[in-house]
Amino acid sequence: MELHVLFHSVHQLSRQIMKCNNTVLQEYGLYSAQWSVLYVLKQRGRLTQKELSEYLAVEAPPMTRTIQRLVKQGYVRQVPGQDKRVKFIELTELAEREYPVWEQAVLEMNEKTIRGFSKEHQQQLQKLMTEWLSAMERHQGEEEKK
Amino acid sequence: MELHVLFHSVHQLSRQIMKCNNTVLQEYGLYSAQWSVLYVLKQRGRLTQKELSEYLAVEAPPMTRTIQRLVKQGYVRQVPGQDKRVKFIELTELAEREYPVWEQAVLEMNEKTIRGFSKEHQQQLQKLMTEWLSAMERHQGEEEKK
DNA sequence: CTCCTTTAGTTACCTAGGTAACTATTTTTC
DNA sequence: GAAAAATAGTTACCTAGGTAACTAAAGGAG
Repeated sequence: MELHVLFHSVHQLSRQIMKCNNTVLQEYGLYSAQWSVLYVLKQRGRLTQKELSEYLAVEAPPMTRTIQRLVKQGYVRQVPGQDKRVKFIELTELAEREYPVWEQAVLEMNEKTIRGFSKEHQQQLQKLMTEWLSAMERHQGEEEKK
Repeated sequence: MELHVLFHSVHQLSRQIMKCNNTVLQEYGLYSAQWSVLYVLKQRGRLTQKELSEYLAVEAPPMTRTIQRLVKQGYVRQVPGQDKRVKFIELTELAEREYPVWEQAVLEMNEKTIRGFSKEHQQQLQKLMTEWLSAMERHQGEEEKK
């Protein structure tokens, strides 16, 4: 089993997916990282930046940048919390209004991205990746204990 | 089936793998993109930049940058071809000498990265990803025909 | 032979994500 | 209660990869 090949396939798949997403999102002046934030906020409602970056498994600095750009575009608001360190992030009315259009476009693109790859195989793939990811996490946890 | 989740898993896996690779490579002043070039050159021998970027499925500009850095570090040489547009890339003696050490370190890290994820599942995963990638490629080909 | 098109590589500029070092607020500890 | 440690977020700087626009060399069509 050539691990190089396996790693390369994962990497390439990741880039292809992001590329597809970006081509559809650019029509609306958005990029994939921004979309993922908007998507999470729509599902979960108002979250702190910490919660957002944990949920999306991204470090704090990139999250700060993505949010700042969304603020500049008027799609997101930073609300200071009682604890003056935290900032709650929420969608603006503008974003709520535009969201359905974005979602529609993204869903269509997702359809294209996955076309020719059966539902059954999608599920198998999902299961395998989840398993691998949790194995890695388990591992990192053990490393940190030392 | 939530495609968002599937895409997110691929993306996260890709980042985790690169992170692992970088932590081991940084001891030798290398980064994952550079390593992948060195690896291909070791396997295939002298290649043009075009061939390299096609093989690694990366656009020409990032490849130019990665190679320029490797040249600066003295690990790679650009040899002009008969066709004066092309540049052949080959490992230097220095790189050939260091290669086994790098390889050893990378192999150990790969071991760690995959630990807890069975050989059988690795194969299943590889098969599924290859299938998906080729479905995407098939698609893109059709799009371009239009 | 000349002009047009294609091709290999580079440059400039963009997003995505990472680490290290920092500020400003809690929380903990003594 | 004051000093120390932890936490949320930001800033600066790095790699990885993408597109668009460019240069220079090769090929083709007339």
